Amino acid sequence: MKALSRPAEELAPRLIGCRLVRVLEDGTRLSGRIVEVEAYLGEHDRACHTFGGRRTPRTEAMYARGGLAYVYFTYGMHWCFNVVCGKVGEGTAVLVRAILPEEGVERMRANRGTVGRRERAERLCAGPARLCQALVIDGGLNLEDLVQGNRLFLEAGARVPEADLERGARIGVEQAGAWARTPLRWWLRGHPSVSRVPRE
DNA sequence: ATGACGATTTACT
DNA sequence: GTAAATCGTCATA
Repeated sequence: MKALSRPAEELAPRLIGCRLVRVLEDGTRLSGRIVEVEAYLGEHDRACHTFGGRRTPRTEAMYARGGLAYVYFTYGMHWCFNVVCGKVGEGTAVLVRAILPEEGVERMRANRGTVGRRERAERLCAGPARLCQALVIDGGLNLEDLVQGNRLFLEAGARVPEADLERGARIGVEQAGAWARTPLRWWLRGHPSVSRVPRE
């Protein structure tokens, strides 16, 4: 996996189809195919954590070099995982919103606390916080090197034809005015692991 | 020190 | 469809 330093708008659609791999302390391998992402463009993007050049302990990771992880905590209970991209200091990243689980499905169910409920595999990682819960991604993986690292990394996947992608507004950024409507979300058309599908 | 607010999820009416 | 959960982060003072 190289070329993670490209602009977020370019990287985001290319990440779809890539495999995200998490290796736990005990060696267990959890993985899945990325099916949904969102691009956050930096200081001019009102919906972005680095809007206005905001530099705080939390956002510092977004200014790092492409290919590192930006993991942040929100709503008092959820973690979200991003791939930092662009040039150093740009403050851009791609939020990974959903993956199709491949390896370690039972362990993911356990992590999600849905063993008894038998939550269907396709929905275990259908959402940015679900994905982090299932893969045990938390602040300890902030700034992890997604290319050289061995706890959390990306693997190239089969090319996904542009025609198989859909594009639309990002989720949960209603307060961002025009930026809320800018189509910076990409997902695999009709895929069962996508977090939400827009109404007709 | 304080208060408002989340790049969400879940349960419930 | 609506509401609650839950607390770190950040702006303000």
